[in-house]
Amino acid sequence: MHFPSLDKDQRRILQALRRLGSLSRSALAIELEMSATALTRLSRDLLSLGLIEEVPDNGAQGRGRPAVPLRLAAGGGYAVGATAHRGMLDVALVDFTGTTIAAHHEATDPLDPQAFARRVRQLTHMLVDRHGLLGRRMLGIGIAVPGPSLSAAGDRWSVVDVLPGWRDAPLRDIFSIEMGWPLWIENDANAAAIAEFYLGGLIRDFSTLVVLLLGFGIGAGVITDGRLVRGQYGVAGEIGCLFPGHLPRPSPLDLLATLRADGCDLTSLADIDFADPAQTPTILRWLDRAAHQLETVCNTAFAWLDPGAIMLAGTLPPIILQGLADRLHGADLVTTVFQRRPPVRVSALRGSPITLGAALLPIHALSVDP
Amino acid sequence: MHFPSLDKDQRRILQALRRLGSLSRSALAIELEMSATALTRLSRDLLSLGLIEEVPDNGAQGRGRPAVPLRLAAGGGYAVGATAHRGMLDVALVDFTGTTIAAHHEATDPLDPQAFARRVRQLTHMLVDRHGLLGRRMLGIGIAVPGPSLSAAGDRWSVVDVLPGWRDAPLRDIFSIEMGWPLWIENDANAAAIAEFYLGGLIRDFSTLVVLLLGFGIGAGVITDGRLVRGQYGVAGEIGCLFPGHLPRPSPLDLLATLRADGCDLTSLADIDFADPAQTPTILRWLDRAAHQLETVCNTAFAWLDPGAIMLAGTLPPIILQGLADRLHGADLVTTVFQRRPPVRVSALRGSPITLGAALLPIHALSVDP
DNA sequence: TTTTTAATTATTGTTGTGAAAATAAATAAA
DNA sequence: TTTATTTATTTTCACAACAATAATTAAAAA
Repeated sequence: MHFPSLDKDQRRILQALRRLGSLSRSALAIELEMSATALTRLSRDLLSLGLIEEVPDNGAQGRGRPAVPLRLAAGGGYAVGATAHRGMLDVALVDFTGTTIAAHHEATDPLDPQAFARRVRQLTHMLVDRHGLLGRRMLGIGIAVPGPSLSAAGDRWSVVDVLPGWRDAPLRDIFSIEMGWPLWIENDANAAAIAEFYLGGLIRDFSTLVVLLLGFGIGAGVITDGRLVRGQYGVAGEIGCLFPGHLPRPSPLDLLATLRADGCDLTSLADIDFADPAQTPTILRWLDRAAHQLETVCNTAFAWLDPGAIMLAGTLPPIILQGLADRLHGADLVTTVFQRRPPVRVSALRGSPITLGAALLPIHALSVDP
Repeated sequence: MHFPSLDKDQRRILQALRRLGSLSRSALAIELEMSATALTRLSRDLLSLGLIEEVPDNGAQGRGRPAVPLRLAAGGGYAVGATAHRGMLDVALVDFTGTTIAAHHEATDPLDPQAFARRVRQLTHMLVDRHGLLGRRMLGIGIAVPGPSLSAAGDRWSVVDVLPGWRDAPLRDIFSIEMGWPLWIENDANAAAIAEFYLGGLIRDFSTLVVLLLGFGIGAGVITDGRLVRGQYGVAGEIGCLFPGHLPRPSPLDLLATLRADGCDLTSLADIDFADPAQTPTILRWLDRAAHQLETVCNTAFAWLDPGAIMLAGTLPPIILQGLADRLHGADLVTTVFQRRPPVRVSALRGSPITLGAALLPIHALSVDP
């Protein structure tokens, strides 16, 4: 059932293409310091697996036989990502290049893990059918859960308790039984980090990055040297605990609560609107306070991890995330001692980075050695 | 000149022996999920390289042919570590198991990198001669420098400016010219982390750890999944910047300054004596303040990295480090939410963890894939 | 002696490798 | 238009590394 595991050199080719877009065989051979012979053979295998393809028409390039660039093949397979929130369910399909094939969002009653898995399977079949993927290779499914794992192995998760029947449940077993596909379970912030790394273009410039996810609470995903950092017990990046318990944390729910306290009558996060004159002053005040709180988080991230970038992601409207980033740019972050602008940016992904990252987990696993 | 690079499976055997002490071939085959055939061949190669050896006499174990445990061979080679401080020079030799063969400490005038390298070469030759290592395999030299690297490649280092002519100098080139051996340059806190990992026994239980080095300033070394974390630009773990510039940092020099301000007439760190009644009250006060400052550091380390342990190391007397650890145990650290005692411990290494860690760098490089 | 467990050796087949030669497809020059 | 040149890619080939299986040897206890 599992995809035939790839050679180290084959992984290197795939990662080079993911990083650099498209390269000819000879350019790849130079880039990866391999012989042209080896590259021909490896690329032939990857071609016959359908994971890469030749770029059809490319103009003249000078003397000599023209190089045929290779690139990742969208037809190399598809992967599924799913996320459970309270009252919502997200499923996304991506192809082997990481491009979104389909995204589905629906409101549901709270689901226990079994019911969630069944619904995800249904939706997957529906989306596979609708997009004509039936003959294609299914690379696996990634599921992002809010909350840290209870073990380094990732069998059980300390899911936030808005999801009934999830906390401490043997999620791996439950999901495996319900869906026969290769399965990855990951923390939502880690999934978001994977999405930013591969889809946000960070893989081109950086090998180390931090994603701050302002979601239900506030969490972080960390990638160093192209690998997810999970920590000894799987709780690396659980930065919520850095905020004193008696003070509000700078999360979307906190903004909602702040707006309500100021008399705005909002029912959900979707009602937050920076352009609404009734909300603007409160939001501006909240931005100042939240940015100040995030300053410490960013500073400790820079000090401990030295990330190439810190990405802000989450369910807030982009303009509000940008407001946070702008304020952090103006703040006195420790990275400025190295004459670099604090590399704090806002996620530019279309679609939920959590669900997209979940869908990328099978692809990530194909590309990184264990 | 370079040691023939080892196979991935050979590295796995070495790491298993480093972690578990000694194991028979069949136990290793089970542990590493390899065939007995493969293990015979690989262990034969490692035996003939002299990197492992059979444990000579071990009592009866039951029916059947008795298993012959294998262990790392002290004779597998030796490695050199060196550190430069202001006015001091440390050199250590370790064998392939990591055991210290020799340690040398001397006071010197401030040395520029060339002079340092020359002196280290002299001392190495002297120690090699004195300990009869001439025929043995020289695995390489590791040099620990105070201060972060200026590049991920580690060619230039932003060495603290008490060392004349070091900052921004092309250290790799200078050292390579002066000493023809395989060379590793590393930040001092990272070197200390390597020493604690391999010699402090942490490798047995943990794959992720943090070492807080209270030295000239305060720095940290981070290991996740058995690899050093260097960050995008090589400055991961530079936690000095987490302390506001106008307040003292909890470093040995700060303790010295505090004692002097209280009227104790000390000339150097060596004069600090907890048992001295004139110093005790000041030291106790300093411990309370320093532990309080370190609380934040530990909390952010737990949140970002989830280390299995935080080790305190540095030039302070062990009793003072233990005082810090005791206070941190009592503090409200974020790790307690997981019902674990905060795993903050004091380094138990004999000898400078920095210099020992430097000497272990060539051995570490042999064991971890690039 | 038989049994048991550990370790090794043959044997065989697979796989990956680089070097060199061959081939392909274009441009530059005659 | 033809030929030479250049660059990219592929093929051929001889060979080393390696794994799996089965058979063999080793050293002890029963």
